[in-house]
Amino acid sequence: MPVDGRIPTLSRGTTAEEVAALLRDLIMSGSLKPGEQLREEGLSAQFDVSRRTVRDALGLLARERIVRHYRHKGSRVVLFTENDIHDLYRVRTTLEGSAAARAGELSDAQLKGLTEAFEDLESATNDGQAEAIVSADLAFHQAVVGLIGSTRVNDFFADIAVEMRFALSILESTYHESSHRPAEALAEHRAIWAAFLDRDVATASRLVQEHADANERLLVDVVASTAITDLIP
Amino acid sequence: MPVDGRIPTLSRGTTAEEVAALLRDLIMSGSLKPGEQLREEGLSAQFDVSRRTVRDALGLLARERIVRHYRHKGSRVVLFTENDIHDLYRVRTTLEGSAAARAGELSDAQLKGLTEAFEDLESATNDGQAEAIVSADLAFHQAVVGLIGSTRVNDFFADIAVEMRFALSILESTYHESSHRPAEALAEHRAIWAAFLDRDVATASRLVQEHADANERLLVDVVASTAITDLIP
DNA sequence: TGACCATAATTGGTCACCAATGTAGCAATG
DNA sequence: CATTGCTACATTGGTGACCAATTATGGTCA
Repeated sequence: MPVDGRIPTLSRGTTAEEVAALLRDLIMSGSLKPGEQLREEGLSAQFDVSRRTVRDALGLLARERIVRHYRHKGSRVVLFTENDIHDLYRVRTTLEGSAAARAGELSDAQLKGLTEAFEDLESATNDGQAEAIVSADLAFHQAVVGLIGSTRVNDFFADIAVEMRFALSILESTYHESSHRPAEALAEHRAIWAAFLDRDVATASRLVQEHADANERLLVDVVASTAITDLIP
Repeated sequence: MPVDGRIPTLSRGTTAEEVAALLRDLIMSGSLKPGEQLREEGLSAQFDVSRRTVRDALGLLARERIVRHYRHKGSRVVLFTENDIHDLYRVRTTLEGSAAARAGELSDAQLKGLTEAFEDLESATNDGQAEAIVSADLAFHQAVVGLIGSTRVNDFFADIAVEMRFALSILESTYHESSHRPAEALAEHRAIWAAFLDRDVATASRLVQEHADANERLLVDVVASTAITDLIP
């Protein structure tokens, strides 16, 4: 009987989506650790929501690949493997590479979105809030992929971005403040942005590849040393 | 009370997945027409399955974008718009273009999968079964995208392929046998296959683009003349 | 006609229940 | 001693009945 906090007629989206959002935050913040089992009964009590609704929420997170579901064994927070990191970055280089290949044919209107994303990243970096920087970073990359101009690709990459953020949140919580060098990162992003503004296909292609490779190496090192394996047969 | 046809302990996957598969077939075969409403109650009775389970199945199809869900208004079979077709083919050219760009670095093992897919398409074309040809055609393109080597991209494109098949099934049922020219199509696929075998990046890139453009034009003509709009606010 | 209101239809969500499956512990057996 | 087999338990899969929320419908009245 959900009677408390939720404002009935003001809630956007279904309750399952709200519960999913709550769980997503708990996972991102590290309150729920990778590999941890998510029992429907407990969550149902914790969120004051039916077990059935919790299951729907877990289903939503499962398609985002944030949790993994095993039949009759329940759901757990995913454990990233080295392969996952490689795969995520392969997706990113694939899509950003395609965007770069189109750099020559982009309209000013399209590039405006990229410019806004870069400026957001710039001010976030100046403010120095770690989480805001990560958000703006991912938003910039979503803007790059957005240049492809496909809603399906955008939706796909939105899910990928969530996964990447999750991977990054593990990195943060494991090696505190170890990895991100906001200043260098901003410079790299500025160079990418400039290459797109110049409609310089070759430079844009090279830079997105290099930028992705550098970040991938950082993550792989951490994941390889922490997560053992994903095998829970 | 599901007591009938399903063999209890042998059933792969959940009941919701089975119901989703059934519905998918009904939609593909044209028994359920684009825009048609799917009432949970009726389907529940029809498949001898709980309404709740039907809802899960509809949720699955909704993520495949085969049905569309409107809050408190129910689910309907999607109506493709011209934009959808453009978007689907933009996804395809994007991913196949990326695969082509890698043509130079492909291993023999990777190309083996492509060769098998082409040979399947060849024999299906010789057999002349329309549906089998469409399947093999899509499988070939999935093999091309598979050369990128990302499971996430593969999963994404698998959904895209389902959408394309749905779009093609509408084409079939509208203009009977109008569009597909199996012989020409086979020749085009052979050329693409050969370009990958030769690791000829330029030719592969050009051919996948041309092949996609040609098919896109066919579909757009039909969709533009049938589907009015998707606006059911 | 057009605004308004009662009513029906449909989905959103909960609850209590049982079935199916997996897990852990413990005994019996070789 | 390791392995098998059994039993009890925990968790998920699925159902059906139910009520709430939202939308659609149809009629009344100005």
